[in-house]
Amino acid sequence: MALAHTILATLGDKSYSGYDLWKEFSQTTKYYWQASQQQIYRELGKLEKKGAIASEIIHQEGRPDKKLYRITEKGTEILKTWLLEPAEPMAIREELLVKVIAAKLVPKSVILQEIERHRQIHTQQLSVYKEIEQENFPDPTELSFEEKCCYLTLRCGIRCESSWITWCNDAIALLSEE
Amino acid sequence: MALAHTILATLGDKSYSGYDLWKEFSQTTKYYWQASQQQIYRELGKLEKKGAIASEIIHQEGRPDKKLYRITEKGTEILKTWLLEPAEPMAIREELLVKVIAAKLVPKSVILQEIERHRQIHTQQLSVYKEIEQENFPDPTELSFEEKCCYLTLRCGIRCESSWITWCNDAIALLSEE
DNA sequence: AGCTACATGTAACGAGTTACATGATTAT
DNA sequence: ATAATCATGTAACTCGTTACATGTAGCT
Repeated sequence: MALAHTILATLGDKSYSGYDLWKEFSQTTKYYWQASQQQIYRELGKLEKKGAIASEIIHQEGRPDKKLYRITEKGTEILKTWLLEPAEPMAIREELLVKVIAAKLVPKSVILQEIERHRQIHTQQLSVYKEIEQENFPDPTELSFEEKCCYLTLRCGIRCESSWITWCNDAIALLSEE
Repeated sequence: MALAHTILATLGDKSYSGYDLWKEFSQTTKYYWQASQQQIYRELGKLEKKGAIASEIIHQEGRPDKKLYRITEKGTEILKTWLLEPAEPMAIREELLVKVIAAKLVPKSVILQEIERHRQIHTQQLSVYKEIEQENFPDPTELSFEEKCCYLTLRCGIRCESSWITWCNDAIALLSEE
């Protein structure tokens, strides 16, 4: 149910169209909650139906009309109630590890190259995050409470990528032996 | 599609009933691929229908009959083909971070307590993993290729939990300031 | 008498993915 | 010309969760 809550949290700051939300999710929100354009549109429909958000059609010149969504009081209440409930750590489902478990069926080089590919992907992502960190959060102690919260989600992304890079390095070293 | 492949990989070593597979998933496989009993039974049905696995009914005394599944040649081919395809890193969807983003709506103590709860959960899980590591993998360099692969999934679990604990500590420190 | 383990499923629903569908404007 | 961006959706399908359904054996 957390996609609905992620959208409500995002709409707490300002109004978004479905398209704007999707861009926001593609850039920033994906560090902690990935969603496709189709999922976002569907969820917006459901949220509007139950009165958690309201929309207004904005006519634009030279561009298609857009539906601007804002959170309602009811939506804010739904979000607050959810915040008070405990959340469990999310389920882990990592394809690369399934491949590692089945690795003996293919030549060793296949799995080593796949791990190397992942190492590169995570290294690339880490450098993107570190750039964002330097640009937007040069001094974490100077941040407001809200900014600190935002910074923490980025820090989680950084930790996660760093952890993967270390694992890939260890894995390549261990499997390359002998 | 990776649940099917995880089941095929597990059946590569020996035969399992649906119930046995579920126990295996609950104990070991959950480090890298979480699945419920219902999902496993459904997937077994699908895999048998397409000929990737075959079953045999075992009559037992004093216990219900069970269906023992084994992987077929076709199933092994499906698994090999999948191993040769590249896999992308999995999507991140972490409720705790959504709560952090929306934290300003509730008293600060709510989010601090929630992070503390997660810190405890991850600390507990880490100690379970470390015990398994000491018991089953005291000397990683002495392991066979297959055992190394198995060990690497455990290492990933250990890294992941450690990384979360560090993040929780940092988050509590940063949000407690002032 | 009640709980846990063994053993297999069906049904309904919610969430995530992929493909299809439309159409204008702006940049190369 | 054609690709990218803006903008919103429907439809079909697969995957994940929750509830329901049934029944035996062994332990406390």
